[in-house]
Amino acid sequence: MTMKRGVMQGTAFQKEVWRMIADIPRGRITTYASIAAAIGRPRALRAVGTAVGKNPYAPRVPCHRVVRADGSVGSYAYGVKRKKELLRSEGVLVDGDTVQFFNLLFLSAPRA
DNA sequence: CCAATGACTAATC
DNA sequence: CGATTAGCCATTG
Repeated sequence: MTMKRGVMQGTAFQKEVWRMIADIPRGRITTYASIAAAIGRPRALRAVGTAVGKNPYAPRVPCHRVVRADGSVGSYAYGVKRKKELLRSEGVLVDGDTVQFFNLLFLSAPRA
């Protein structure tokens, strides 16, 4: 997790979200709702989405591995096309706008 | 402070 | 399957 001018950017909430994303292994995925639950704010799933969209460290902090709960790819700051390319390059099967969940879903572990 | 705004979700039609 | 709707919440102007 890099910094800018020696200071970690973002609000406390955003940093928590980005920190969770940083732990998603290559080739695996999670959902906005899972992240929300993992940080103890299960109903803030929408706010999580907006926070993910402001991730300033993409793609190093792999926010492209965060997809919708229904399996659709979702959006991406640099274009959905790019998001799919990145996922496929990591071995994630993407059929149209939908990812193949089986054996791929990475559920963020709740923090202590 | 308040209203608007999203990389969302589940339900419903 | 797609479209619509209501609910949700941190952030922004």
